[in-house]
Amino acid sequence: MDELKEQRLKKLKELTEQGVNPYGGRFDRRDSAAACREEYREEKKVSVAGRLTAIRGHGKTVFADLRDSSGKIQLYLRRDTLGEDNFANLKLLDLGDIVGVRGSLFTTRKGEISVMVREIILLSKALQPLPEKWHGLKDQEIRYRRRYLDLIVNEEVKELFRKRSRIIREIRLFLEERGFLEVETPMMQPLPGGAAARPFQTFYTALNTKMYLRIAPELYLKRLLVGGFEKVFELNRSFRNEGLSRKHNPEFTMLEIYEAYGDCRTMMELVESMIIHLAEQVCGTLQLNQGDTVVNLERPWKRIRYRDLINGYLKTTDWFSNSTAEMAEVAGRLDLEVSPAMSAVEITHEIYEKCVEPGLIQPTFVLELPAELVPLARRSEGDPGVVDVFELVINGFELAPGYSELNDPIEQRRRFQEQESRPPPAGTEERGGEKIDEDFLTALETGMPPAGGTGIGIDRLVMILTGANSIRDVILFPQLRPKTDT
RNA sequence: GGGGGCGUAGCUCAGAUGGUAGAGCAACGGCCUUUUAAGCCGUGGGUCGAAGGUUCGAAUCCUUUCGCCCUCACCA
Repeated sequence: MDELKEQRLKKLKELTEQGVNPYGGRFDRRDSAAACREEYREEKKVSVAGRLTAIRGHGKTVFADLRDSSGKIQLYLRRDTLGEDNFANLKLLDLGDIVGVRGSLFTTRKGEISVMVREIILLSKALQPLPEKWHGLKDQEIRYRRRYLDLIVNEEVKELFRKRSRIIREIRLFLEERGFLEVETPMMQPLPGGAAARPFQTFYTALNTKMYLRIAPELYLKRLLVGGFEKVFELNRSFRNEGLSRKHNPEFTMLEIYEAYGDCRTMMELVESMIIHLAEQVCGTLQLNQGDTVVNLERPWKRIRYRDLINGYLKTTDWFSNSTAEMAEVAGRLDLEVSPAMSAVEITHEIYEKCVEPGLIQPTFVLELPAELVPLARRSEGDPGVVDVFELVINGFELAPGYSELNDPIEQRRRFQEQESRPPPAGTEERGGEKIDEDFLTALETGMPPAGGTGIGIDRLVMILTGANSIRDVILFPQLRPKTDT
């Protein structure tokens, strides 16, 4: 049935009978594959370890490729240097086995730096075959479900995740250099807040209470502003119990930053310089390819009011003086689904999200959103109908909202109540995100300094910086439907 | 949840109008002492995602179902 595995098990048995442990322990490797090539010296003694990814037999000689995390090095194994028995045992090795070798470097006739192997030690016998060496692994499902195979075979995937790691490291460096403190706040919360999304629920037996996985860390970070930490950030997972898509994974990495005494503009400046810094450090360019378009991160990024975007798109100057019925009619003509229950703000936002936002390819800060949409932000001085916020849009999707944070506890309570009284959208009976967090309000009553805050979807940021077109390509183990059978 | 596409050997893929499943790589046996997608000779390998139906006959047509991809909805 499973013929390939049977054959490998047979080899494993044979090795065991010869006294070879097919799952060896420590192997002191002094050299990486890359080091063998970069620090090449004829006859240099090396010891390297890694996975066999190609074996080319030539009678009394064998060439093999050994791959470690630094790259690939060719092995050259000869019967006259290994001895007859050891050489014969090479037949018991398979593609995918992990071995350690000792030998010395030389260059072949074709100019390939190789290890003349004197000793080869099996460190781990692979019982599963590797995907095809030339075409690699393309099957999306296997690539996501068995990411290790994807990583073994597709070098560019490995490189992308290295890049992700560097991006996250650079974010920490960037913020720490500017005096921000990294903190960790609860992922399990009695009340999920800071956003409007359906939460995941769990139960904490010891306290006999329902808990939620956080949908955002916001309300806890603000408590820290109250506590006197003036510049904080948290870079970690949040969870939302919503649908999967190219842009959504139920657990995703979010960076939230708060700066006391700042506002939405200080945050805009911070976000702009940080993303540019990341692109320079990690991509080495500000021109980022996204499929067939190019995102140009060069300053200055566009800043435009929500109102002006809408008016501009609809080629009018006074969209907001329309009645709700008139708005609904225009939206209908744009092929948008509008229900009679929708308010003017909701209809307008529908137009924004479906028609305007997707067209914002170059970095754009959208300013002054309607207050109803953002319950945790401060109202604008001149216009109480809008809040002092930005929404950074790149490549047609929202990357980072930022606010001048609301620090008025009385106003905050009113906004929470307003939000609570709105009927939840159909099919979302269990939300929990709309219960009022009294403990948070008490914190605000204690006095929170004015502050600027922002949240950046790190997965989406990585998508832009790597040109990936699905969030699944930037998450090592993206959520898929669990599979019970194989 | 709606719409569309896909699912054939371990991997990458062929399989017009229905006629009883193929290639390359991988595997196995043999030859080969500087190859590198090594080469040459030979061999094995399939519940054609699953179940049901139409038919003399189904990978192919129909229905149901599972999974993945795209898209819409939900997701401030």
